[in-house]
Amino acid sequence: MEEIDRRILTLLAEDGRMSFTDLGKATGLSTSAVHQRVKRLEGRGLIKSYAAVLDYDLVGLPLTAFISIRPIDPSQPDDSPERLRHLTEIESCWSVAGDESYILKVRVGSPADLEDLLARIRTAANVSTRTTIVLSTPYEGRPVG
Amino acid sequence: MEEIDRRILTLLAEDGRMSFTDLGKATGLSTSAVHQRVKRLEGRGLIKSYAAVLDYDLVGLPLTAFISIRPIDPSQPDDSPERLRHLTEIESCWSVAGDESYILKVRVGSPADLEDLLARIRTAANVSTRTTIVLSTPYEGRPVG
DNA sequence: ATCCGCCGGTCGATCTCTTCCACGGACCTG
DNA sequence: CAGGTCCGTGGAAGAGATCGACCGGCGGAT
Repeated sequence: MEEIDRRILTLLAEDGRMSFTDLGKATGLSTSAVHQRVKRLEGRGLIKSYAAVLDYDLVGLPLTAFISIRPIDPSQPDDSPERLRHLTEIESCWSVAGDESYILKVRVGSPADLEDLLARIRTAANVSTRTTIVLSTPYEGRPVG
Repeated sequence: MEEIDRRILTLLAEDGRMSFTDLGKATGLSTSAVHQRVKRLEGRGLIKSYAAVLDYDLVGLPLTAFISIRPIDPSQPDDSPERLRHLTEIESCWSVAGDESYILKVRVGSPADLEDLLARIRTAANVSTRTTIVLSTPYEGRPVG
């Protein structure tokens, strides 16, 4: 039961476009049964969405970096995520334990773009930054679960 | 031209299951034209795959962490990514500039699981580790581009 | 200038897949 | 046992994917 749902999640995490027919063959269920299960998983929120996975080198954003930020004035309310949300170069924002308060993951086209982005981050959120450049990506976004 | 391809990529990054019909309406092209373009984008590798986006809290892996690793013996060949590939808790592995050589992003169910995973990472790759716990995720995996 | 070939588009036919509905069995409960 | 719920199956209707035939613009070669 639960076992089948987990298998469906694994299959869809690897191929988000797999048809219900194929999911049925892979799980031993009828197309309709799989359809119901997937809709239920979507409704419960276990499946948040479906996305195409892009090659950012080929798309023209070959430079990835992690930017750790910490507030310059710790007495200010910490709403950095909202202050930074409009910067589309920021792919992800995690609140973390440790010396810094957030880690951002960004994709840009060039070092110059990164320099520009850093300036915008600092002014928008009033933070200091520490940047770690990604040299290569052995693997990324593998399905866990 | 190129403009339309970029728009298609943006749309599919947000909704990887959007139908060719809808993509056509959104771009002003016929279904077939969009179909051809998407197949070409897949063939060229700009679209690497499609994936379901899961809610890892609900899936039973509520604990996310970043683990920075550095080799204990710098004279050894550095094949950490391969040595760690079999650990399915590791979602991503980036080679980075800086004090550490790689950053890993991992998903586990509990602090005990994390402790166990750290031990396996250290022995598998002969590295020392520095772990940063994720407290919350304001946003993640937003489409850039 | 004309012809030719290529690229990228539309249109239409066909086949698959999605989606919905009716139905049936297992199980629990009063 | 009757009634309800949960999950499953099967089938029908419609929507979407896929493929081939055809067309027009554009650049290069004759």
